[in-house]
Amino acid sequence: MREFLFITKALSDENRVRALMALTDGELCVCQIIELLALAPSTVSKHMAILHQAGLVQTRKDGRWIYYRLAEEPALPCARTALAMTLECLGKDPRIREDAKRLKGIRKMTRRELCRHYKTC
Amino acid sequence: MREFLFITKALSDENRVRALMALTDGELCVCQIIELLALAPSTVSKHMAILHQAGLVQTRKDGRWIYYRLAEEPALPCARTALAMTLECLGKDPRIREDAKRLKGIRKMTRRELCRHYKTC
DNA sequence: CCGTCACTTCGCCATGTAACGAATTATAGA
DNA sequence: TCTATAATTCGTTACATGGCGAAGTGACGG
Repeated sequence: MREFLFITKALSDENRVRALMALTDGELCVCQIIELLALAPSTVSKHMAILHQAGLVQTRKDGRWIYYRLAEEPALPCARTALAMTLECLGKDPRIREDAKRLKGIRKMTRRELCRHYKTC
Repeated sequence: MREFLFITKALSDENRVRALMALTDGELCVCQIIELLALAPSTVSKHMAILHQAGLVQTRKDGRWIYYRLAEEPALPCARTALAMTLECLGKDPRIREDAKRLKGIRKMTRRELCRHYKTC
């Protein structure tokens, strides 16, 4: 029950769902997600921590950068089902499609460009 | 997205999830759910309205009594998936099992006994 | 080392939500 | 018609959550 509620709570915020869906095309570093969602770094960090706690995403550290990706072989069987449901329900969502489009541009930006960008805006 | 968030928000509260799972063995009237959850009628009513708005449950009116049941052939395709996920994740949950046990007794009580009971407690 | 930088944690504020009791609605029965 | 009752709606209160900026952490580059 506890794990189930972690997952449903994690999925009950639009920005977290957008961040999660953004990972379907591959891992992203925090600064890319910040750029996508246009939120403060601290806010995005908190959202990602909640997704991580729910077992929906995993992290990889590369120097100063932290990359998030969808949890493959999730620890909780429930997390796998929840991910599948989210994909199924939101694959065609206009907002998610728009994010996917913008992400193509964001992925082309260098990490340095990104981080400089969100600090000046 | 809107519909997806209605569903995940509806499933992100323990009492709502318990109420939903209680319906897997068949419809229940509000007073039976009140007895199960041991919450005020107004609170339970609100919870059931949220589940209804999410498309997870349907209602049937019989005189003064209103019965809730799981949504069969849910309007939203997403609701079907969410119900399946909930069933799968929580079928063996101790709390849900305990509720199912108590429900057997509650189903045997007459509606009059129930309503008298929750008003005096 | 020392500064810079990517990210997280902390502290705060505004808003949202779950809980209750009281008032309201609608139906059955006297 | 009038009362009792099953459920909902309304109003209020306490707590949870999302947002931000400031401070802290850890890693690279001078």
